[in-house]
Amino acid sequence: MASTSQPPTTYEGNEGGERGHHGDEEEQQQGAWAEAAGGQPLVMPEDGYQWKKYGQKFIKNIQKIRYVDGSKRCMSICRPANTLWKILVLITKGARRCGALCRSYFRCRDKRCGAKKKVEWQPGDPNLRVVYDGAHQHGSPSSNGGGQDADGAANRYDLSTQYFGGAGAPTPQTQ
DNA sequence: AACTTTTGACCATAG
DNA sequence: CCTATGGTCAAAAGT
Repeated sequence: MASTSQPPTTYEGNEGGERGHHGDEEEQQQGAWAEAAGGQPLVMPEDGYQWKKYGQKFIKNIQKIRYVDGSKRCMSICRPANTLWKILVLITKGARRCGALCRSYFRCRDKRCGAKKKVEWQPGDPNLRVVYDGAHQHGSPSSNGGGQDADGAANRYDLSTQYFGGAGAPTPQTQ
């Protein structure tokens, strides 16, 4: 496990950038999610550091998808690695929408830095749950006037795009 | 051409 | 022992 003596920090930040500990966790607000999806796309809360996405996973609500030995498996759907599942309702890319819970894995751009970040968001939560693992070793982020980074193309992770896939398909969930 | 991002597949661990 | 989930790496595509 993490050799660092630093426990994982869980932050709940809004797309706006305001960081505050509210304490809401099991709150399912479809209205809020719909708003964020139809109005404001979910974006990664800038922490001032640069992160590189190295993985993504969809969890929960995956029971709707089944696997067929021989079919294509995507990590976005499930993880039938060694297990041969049966795909009855495999929507390839569309399956992504099946996942009610999405988890993205980010790693610090600096290899020297062992800082990792995990972003998890739910369909009923407009805010993202960011879990920080480890700590940075390069001092200050872009907030400093020394090594500021003009990251224009970087940090453009469209969480909403991943969840919706851009297919524009409606959310088949009445819950 | 380079870098970044995205998706797929594999591995490891836990229950 | 088998199954499921979590996590990571690699390759490909896009900009």
